[in-house]
Amino acid sequence: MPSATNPVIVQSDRSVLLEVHNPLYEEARDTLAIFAELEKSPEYIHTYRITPLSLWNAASSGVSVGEVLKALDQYSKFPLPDSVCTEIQQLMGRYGLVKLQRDGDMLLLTAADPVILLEIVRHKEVKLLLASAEQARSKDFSSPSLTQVEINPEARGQLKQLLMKLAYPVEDLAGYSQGNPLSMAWRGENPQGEPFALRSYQQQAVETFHQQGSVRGGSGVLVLPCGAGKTVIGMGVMMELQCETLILTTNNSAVKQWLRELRDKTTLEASQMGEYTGEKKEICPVTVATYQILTYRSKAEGTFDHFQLFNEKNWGLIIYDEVHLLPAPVFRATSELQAKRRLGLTATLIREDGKEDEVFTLIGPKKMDVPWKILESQGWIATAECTEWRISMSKDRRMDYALAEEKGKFRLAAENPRKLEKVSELMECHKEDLVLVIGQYVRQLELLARELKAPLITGKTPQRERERLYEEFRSGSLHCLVVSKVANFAIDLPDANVAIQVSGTFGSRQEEAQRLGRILRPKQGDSRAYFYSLVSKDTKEQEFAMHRQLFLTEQGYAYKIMIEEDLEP
DNA sequence: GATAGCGGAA
DNA sequence: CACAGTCCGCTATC
Repeated sequence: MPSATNPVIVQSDRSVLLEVHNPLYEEARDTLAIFAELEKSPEYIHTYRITPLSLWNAASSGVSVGEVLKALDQYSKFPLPDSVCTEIQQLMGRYGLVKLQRDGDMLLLTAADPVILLEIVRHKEVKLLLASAEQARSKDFSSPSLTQVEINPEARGQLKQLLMKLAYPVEDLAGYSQGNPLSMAWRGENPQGEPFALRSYQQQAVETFHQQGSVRGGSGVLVLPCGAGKTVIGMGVMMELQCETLILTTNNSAVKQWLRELRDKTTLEASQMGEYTGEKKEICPVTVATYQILTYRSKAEGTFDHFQLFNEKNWGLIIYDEVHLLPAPVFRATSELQAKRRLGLTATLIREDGKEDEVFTLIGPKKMDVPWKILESQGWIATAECTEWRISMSKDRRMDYALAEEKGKFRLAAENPRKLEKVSELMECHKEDLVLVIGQYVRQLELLARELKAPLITGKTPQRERERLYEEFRSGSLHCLVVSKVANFAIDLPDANVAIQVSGTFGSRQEEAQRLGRILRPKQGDSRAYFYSLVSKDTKEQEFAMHRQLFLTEQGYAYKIMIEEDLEP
């Protein structure tokens, strides 16, 4: 029931305001995260927005309209605006109004309400996707009782995309091809020879993906924090399906990592697993490839030479690792592969290019979203303390900043030399810890590394050198590493428990989450991690920093804001 | 036959 | 917004 002491205000434009300093804040935040997206998170009032996609995501993971309305009502100060209730009902009600089903070889688009089907089928672009042109011209389309039409099976993905645009998110129940069978099992892991055991949430993820037999389950996206063991979940799904599998990842070290894990944890033999990369072009019952090789175009022809990998074998499952990074050309391939089971894995289903709805459509609906704080409370990831330090700039720099062109301002603020003093200070506080200093501009990092007398790793650092430094860091003989954006990709970067971010990509929530993830693997004893973000006070960088933090704020991480005293007022 | 180094791409 | 990193495939080198 609405009450003045509640923390939430729901406005008629579908924005939702949440009071941070309210005793019910945390409860309300965790509830809102299920069906709304955090837009702004300044000190006192956070702004969420209820969007069609956020509602459909909730609907597809089984949340009902009633539950959403009840939650809003429960935390709201005032009675909900009627218009918002109506809109939520309307929008969520649209999920699954149309379904894709199979009848023998036929792919059918069905709707309980003939009027809806009529509206859809009359659409110019939809007409092109119908099974036959003849059908498209047929008078049946004005029939008041039409509840199904036959669709060209090839167009399954395209149709889903189109229907999403028309705000009819379709529920795809057309099922999947089984793929070639491949038998595999977990390998005995411990000395007692007991089989490898999934953690409870991992087991739950596998089951959720697989839910309700073969029709409803079988494709979708699982969202899990960094360090939650996504490869293990992928393997868990493979165990369920027992079929030939294609795994797509972002880079070569991830390819190696998958193969290593498969070797260690499953009974698959070496000859059954292979990599398809720039180095080797193996095609095996389980093949691990990079996205880049798929998007490679020959210079002369401009053709995608490696797309045929999708058809090389009768894959029963395709795993998209870090699915939020799925490149646009692979979208197209994926839209043609709707008959294959697809598993997307990611820590943040956020793309700064706004194409997350395409991931949602073409890979599958979000099946599960494990909140970071839940894993923290279960001890799978470390407790982190996040601090944003706002650093002033020198008088001269402030002058430069004021005079700089709009696009140069960000860099000027980011490279504020005064950040160095703060980094040194923080290092003093963390003498016993393993510290990563992470930044985006190599010049700035070179300067920092020199002053801190710490080694620097950038993209130019040879692989050998990197491994040597990683090893020293791991053994503890080295306690500070300065790293550039390599930290965003390198999965072999050792764990630390302190990260100091001195600059980052404009407003990337993804990157912020990744960087926090670097320090969340629990250590022995006191499992605390510290994340510091250094930004120049009263600059564009400060605004971007706020945007970067949104995803983690949504996950319940509270940034403590510290403001450095002005040295020259 | 392996591998290091380079340019272009997304 | 642009910077940085990565990958692929090619060529040179032993």
